Amino acid sequence: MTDSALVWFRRDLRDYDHAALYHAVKTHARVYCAFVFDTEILDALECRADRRIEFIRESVVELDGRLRDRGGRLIVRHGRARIEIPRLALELAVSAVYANHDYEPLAVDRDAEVEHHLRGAGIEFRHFKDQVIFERSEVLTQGGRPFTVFTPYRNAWLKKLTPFHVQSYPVAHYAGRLAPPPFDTALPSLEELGFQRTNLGMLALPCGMSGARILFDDFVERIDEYKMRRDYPAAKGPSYLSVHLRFGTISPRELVAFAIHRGGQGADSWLSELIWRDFYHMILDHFPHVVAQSFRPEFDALEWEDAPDLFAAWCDGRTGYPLVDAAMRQLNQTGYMHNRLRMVSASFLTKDLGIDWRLGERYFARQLNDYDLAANNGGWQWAASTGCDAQPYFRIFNPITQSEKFDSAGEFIRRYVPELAACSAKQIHAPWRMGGDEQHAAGVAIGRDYPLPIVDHALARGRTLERFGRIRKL
DNA sequence: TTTTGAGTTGTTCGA
DNA sequence: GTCGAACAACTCAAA
Repeated sequence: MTDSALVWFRRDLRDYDHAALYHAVKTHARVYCAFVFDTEILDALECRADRRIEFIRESVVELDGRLRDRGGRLIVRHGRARIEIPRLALELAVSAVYANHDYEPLAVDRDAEVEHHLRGAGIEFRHFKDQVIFERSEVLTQGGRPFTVFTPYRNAWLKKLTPFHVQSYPVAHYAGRLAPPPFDTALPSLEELGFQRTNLGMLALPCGMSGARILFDDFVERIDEYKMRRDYPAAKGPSYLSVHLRFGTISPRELVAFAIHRGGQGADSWLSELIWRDFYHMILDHFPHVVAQSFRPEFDALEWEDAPDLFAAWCDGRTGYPLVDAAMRQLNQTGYMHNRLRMVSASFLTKDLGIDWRLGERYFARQLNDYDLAANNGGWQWAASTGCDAQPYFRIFNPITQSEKFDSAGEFIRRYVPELAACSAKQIHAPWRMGGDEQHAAGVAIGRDYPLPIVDHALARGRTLERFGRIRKL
């Protein structure tokens, strides 16, 4: 065991409970670590001020520090990963490259090419399950097919789970194995990567493994209230760990193990959310067509509206529906949107404005710090009724009812739509219903200081039922 | 093969 | 205001 290996970090920016790193140090005498700021991904980003690049960079800095503490270093490259990784592997004369599975179609294609290059040079490419508990075909129906409905999938997932599946990969083997590269390596600055600073530092979003730890420790104190609070955007209900799960700065096994061990309604409800994560990754893996098309092909025939002005109003948070606007402004200002509001705003775009879910999905992909293709796509198709939902005809949200139910005091709305701050809790959900005197008292003129609703919900609902009715008769 | 129960997060209507 | 049923009406997964 004198040979060396390279561990390629991607969406797993941590130095503990890491499948690829564990297997590498167990097998090889010398282990190098690398991360590539992939220009294929970076160049496709529309905005040069992107919170995620900053988040990744901060997390990479911390990861490098932790690896140094263990005798290693993180080699950071800026270029095309397809080229950089095989090149680095040759330069370091390793016998194998280790990485964790990535299920996104572009990543699958990239990894296949990297593997091909490496094989040609006599270098092995070994990859492991890491970011989910069960992947690919590990959880199947009795008929041997992938589940397409969540609840039976969840039941089968829970039935299959053993302590073994959430066991942490130990770090004991690291000792003396991690090695710095035999050349100088420096971390590119944000500017060198071609990006500008964002407001990330101003947001309460701690980065890296240490940031994940802070959020997790805080959530542990609140988890018993999770089920109760999770639907109310003004409350501190969620774990806020999505971005850390996205970039692997926390271990999914650790979270699942904790939820199981903790038990109770809060932890069970949160565990379900973690199972949704596995579910949508499995769906993407088995049905990659969902990236560009409806999960159910018959819904590709839906005739969506071409309405760029309405779409722009939705993006900017000026639809005239306060909860929708508050949600979109939260997204634009912070890169985060509460889960309940993701459903409300997605339902509004697809069912009230009749706009193709793909446009909304793309906008979320641009804005969300925790953007994950599998989960975002699954969520949008669910909201648009084109996806894995057993009861799609039930899903037309009433933006006013949702507002009254989940932000009854208007607390969340006031936070992001200050124009309406002085409206009463009763009127804030549909401010256009205020009379002239009431508007005057609230210090807002609807139609001037805050927009009138851009569509009538009742009419839009009718149009949506017709839109879906048309394809049913085909 | 046929049957049966159930389906993340809803809305509306009428008593 | 509250409650239950109906709703636009179907598919999945297991028995």
